[in-house]
Amino acid sequence: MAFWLFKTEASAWSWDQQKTKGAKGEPWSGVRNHQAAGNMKAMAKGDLGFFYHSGDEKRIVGIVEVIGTYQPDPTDETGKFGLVTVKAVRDVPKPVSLAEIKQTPALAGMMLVKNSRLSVQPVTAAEWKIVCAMAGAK
DNA sequence: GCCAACGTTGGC
DNA sequence: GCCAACGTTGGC
Repeated sequence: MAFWLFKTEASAWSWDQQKTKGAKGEPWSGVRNHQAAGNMKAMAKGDLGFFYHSGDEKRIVGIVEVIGTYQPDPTDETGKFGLVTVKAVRDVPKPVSLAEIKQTPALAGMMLVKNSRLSVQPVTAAEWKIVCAMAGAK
């Protein structure tokens, strides 16, 4: 099983909206970056990801699960990009902010720190464990 | 509101 | 195929 991080502006697609979709989940459409698309291509059902709000909040607010693997994104006219479907698993008891992540030496290698612009990022098992501990999630 | 980082576009 | 110009993203 692999771990990921999904980044979104709360004004565009928020954690609250994601949660209202429940077990049905929601297609993660709109990605127009090959690196991000490549990451989604590598996802398998059952993979877990952090749900990160960029912009004002800049923090991890929830955990999602991949329930549908890579398929063409109907909102992409060029047909080049695809999407995966994710469902909300749960809130994290204590959201982890970007500032906290930056203050944690063991997380200095996270893509969130290295390349904040990448919208879908891989997370290592070690990073996942540390962030979950900080978030009060197991 | 500014600016750095990055990706994309288009002229050559 | 290179590279300058431009647009977008996102942190500060």
